[in-house]
Amino acid sequence: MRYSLGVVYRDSSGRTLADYPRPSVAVDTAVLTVTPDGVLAVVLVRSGDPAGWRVPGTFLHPGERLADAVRRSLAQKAGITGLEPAQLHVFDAPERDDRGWVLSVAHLATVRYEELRLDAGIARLEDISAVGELRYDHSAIIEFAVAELRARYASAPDPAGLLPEPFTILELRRLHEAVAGEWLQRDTFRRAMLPGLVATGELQRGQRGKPAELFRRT
Amino acid sequence: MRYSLGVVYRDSSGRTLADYPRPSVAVDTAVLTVTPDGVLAVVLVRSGDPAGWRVPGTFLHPGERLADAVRRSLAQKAGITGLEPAQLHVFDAPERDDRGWVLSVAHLATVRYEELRLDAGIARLEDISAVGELRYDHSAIIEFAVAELRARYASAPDPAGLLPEPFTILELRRLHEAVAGEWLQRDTFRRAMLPGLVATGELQRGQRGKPAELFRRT
DNA sequence: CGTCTTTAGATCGGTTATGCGCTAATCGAG
DNA sequence: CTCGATTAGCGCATAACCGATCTAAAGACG
Repeated sequence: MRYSLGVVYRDSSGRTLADYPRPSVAVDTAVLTVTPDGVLAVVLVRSGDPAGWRVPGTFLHPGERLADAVRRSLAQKAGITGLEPAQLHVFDAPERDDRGWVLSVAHLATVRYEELRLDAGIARLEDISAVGELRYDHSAIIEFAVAELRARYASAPDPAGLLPEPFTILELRRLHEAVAGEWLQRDTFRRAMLPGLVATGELQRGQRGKPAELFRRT
Repeated sequence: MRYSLGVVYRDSSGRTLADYPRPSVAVDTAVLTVTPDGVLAVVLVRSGDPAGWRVPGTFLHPGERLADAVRRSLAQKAGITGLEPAQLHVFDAPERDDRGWVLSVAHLATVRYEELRLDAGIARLEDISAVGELRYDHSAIIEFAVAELRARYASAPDPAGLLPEPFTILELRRLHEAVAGEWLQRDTFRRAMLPGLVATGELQRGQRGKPAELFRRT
């Protein structure tokens, strides 16, 4: 940190930045995953002060990057590490948080279901289509996150890496259907995804029907 | 404003929000327009302290919405009103601003060339492809803004309303070419835009060639 | 006043994309 | 072991799309 190393910055009124009121800045993250039964779900944590559920979040610490604040909050509250959160939107309504003037930078993070380590007492997984109204703007955050994830999954095979490699095109399609929340045409999907896949040459055995080829993402 | 009306919020350490350091929050806006000669251009204003050029911005005032801060800064520095700014990204590198810990929320705003009232001494219009390196993250802000505007113009006719209605499809295509920065196929463009247009039944006269029908956006 | 140039808008033929169906390949049950 | 169920992957017919061409309608010019 090298704030005010030499001259302190003063504006046209001769005041420094510290003379102006500043908002608290929080990060709130919709952590999305797809469950083994093919449901797009979001991580909710128990909200302290007014009892209820919310998406995990924290206040930004001095000198901290937003993405690092997201990682810190998720490591603490949901035992998740190694994420690459993406910014979605800044919620800025002055009255949105009754604790004071708080801006919230909404984020999206994705995690494999198998890597989730949720403490059942303080966190749970909720089906995206069953989330009720949450406090603050947390319902809106989830909507932003789902829209962003769906946009990413529309044209590329599993961009978030939710599926362990190698996988069959059927497994990939089941995942994309869970994300999209709707049935996807078999051939159209195959043709759209093939350019982004590399065949391993291996076949999946032990399933019913003709063995499917195994692929990796390019 | 109703901060700390009754009970002051305290966290698990018994501290209030005010006990934690908070960042300054700024808004910076890439104001884009298309000049009469068909060039996509951005508004730059003179930077005070370290002399140079930057995109207009300001610090967020207490209780103010981000969009209102954008409007305030643009009304002051470029005489522009009636905008609907869109959030792009939060720039959060702790060292990005040597005046202190400053987060910047980048915005995009669009304005008709005829409505611009730039004070030549402090503001100028710069061709998007001729913008050099700017201080802070302002080059990145412009890149975000151009990408966002191009995405919006890819599928809908003049979503930002840069063209006065009614207009011909040729005028619309010239505008879209300026935004996209590349030549657009005549028939493909016409077919892509027609669903978003309504014919007025009027024809444009006084030009060479077969008179073109005049359209409005739906 | 007639011809040339310019531009709009419709039409047409070829290409690409889409969805259905067929066949191959495997598992499981009788 | 055989037959039926299931699933992968390819082929084919159709539909949608795209770009070039053609015609119409106006101004420019001699």
